Amino acid sequence: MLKYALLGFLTYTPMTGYDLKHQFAVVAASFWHAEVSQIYLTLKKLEAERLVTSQIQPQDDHPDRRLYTITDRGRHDLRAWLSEPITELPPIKQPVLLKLFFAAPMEQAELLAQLRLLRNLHLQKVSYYRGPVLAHIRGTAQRHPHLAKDARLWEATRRFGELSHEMSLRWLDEMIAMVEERW
Amino acid sequence: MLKYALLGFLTYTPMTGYDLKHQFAVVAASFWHAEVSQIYLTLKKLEAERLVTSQIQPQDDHPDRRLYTITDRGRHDLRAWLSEPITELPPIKQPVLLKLFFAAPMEQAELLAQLRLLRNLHLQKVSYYRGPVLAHIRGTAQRHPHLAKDARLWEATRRFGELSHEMSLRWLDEMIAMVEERW
DNA sequence: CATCTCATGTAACTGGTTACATGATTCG
DNA sequence: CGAATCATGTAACCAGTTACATGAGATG
Repeated sequence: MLKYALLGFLTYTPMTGYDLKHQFAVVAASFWHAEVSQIYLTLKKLEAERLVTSQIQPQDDHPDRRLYTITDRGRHDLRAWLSEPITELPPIKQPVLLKLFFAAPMEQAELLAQLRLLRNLHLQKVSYYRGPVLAHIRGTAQRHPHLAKDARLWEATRRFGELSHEMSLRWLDEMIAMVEERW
Repeated sequence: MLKYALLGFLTYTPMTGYDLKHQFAVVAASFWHAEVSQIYLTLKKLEAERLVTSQIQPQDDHPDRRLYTITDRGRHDLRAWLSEPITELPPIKQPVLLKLFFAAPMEQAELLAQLRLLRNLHLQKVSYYRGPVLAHIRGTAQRHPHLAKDARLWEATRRFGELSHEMSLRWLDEMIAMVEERW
């Protein structure tokens, strides 16, 4: 799947692996995550599949950059993937829920401390999505008016992040209340 | 992590790999997923680590069963893991959002069809959590009163499933409205 | 008669993580 | 002067998936 994330970003403009890393850190964190090593490896595979091409750009004061450009085949591949509808939801893997499910042997105070810590993490995320992420999307949209449609889609993914952390917050409030009241 | 899910279930009662598979299909689907092959492989590793032991039970009319029992070391290991607080949220990987983020080249009708299909999937999940899952938890709790505390925790994970699919539903409604109105 | 359930497992592969390596430049 | 940034990569490892194999008994 990382494959399509990389192809997707390369439709905007040619980029290096390093640039793509930043895309993941800044814009894509709300829906995907990738380690740098994996990005470089996958770019190599994409080039072998002829979905991207690359040229080395020598630089004087910095290491050389390898700039990747999406090919027509790459665009076609991405487009085909977009057309495939998702017919079943991916299986859930939630470490938090796994822990909570088997938390019976824990002490009340210990569990409450963990739930409150978690609550804090989600709270931070909510303000992150409402603050810097929103600002970044609006800023980019204003600077590049031709990306107006894209910007609405970015906003859609941002909104998901906001809503989902809000939901976790509500859920944790319920859980904390439950554990406080009866354990 | 599958490790701890297996250890967790084995604290209730000794089970076979096959039994554990059912636990995942019925109870654990709201927070974890595992293929059978992976369950057998992991059980073997757990035995090598002495966190579980196994005995073969010969059966006349069915294949022999290998019954796994958690050891004290296993309980201890699980307990230690429960005590480790989660200090950062796991990175998100949402194929749906990945697609949506790059959906600009899609046609309105195509995208709307996919969003509506998705909406339906979430709707089904919501009624699944409100119906059979809830019934199963209440049933088990009534039949085994000593698991009352556990049952409250199971209900907590069920509630998360319900809330998170409801959230997705709300989000999709917003998205569908947005795409219908302006594309 | 076909399919499902019971029951356990191996082999090949894929996707991703962690750790490591290099080395100049810029910033506080 | 240390840390961060720029920039790319390899090697070892780990978790998990897919496909395959076996074979009897029960169910429709």
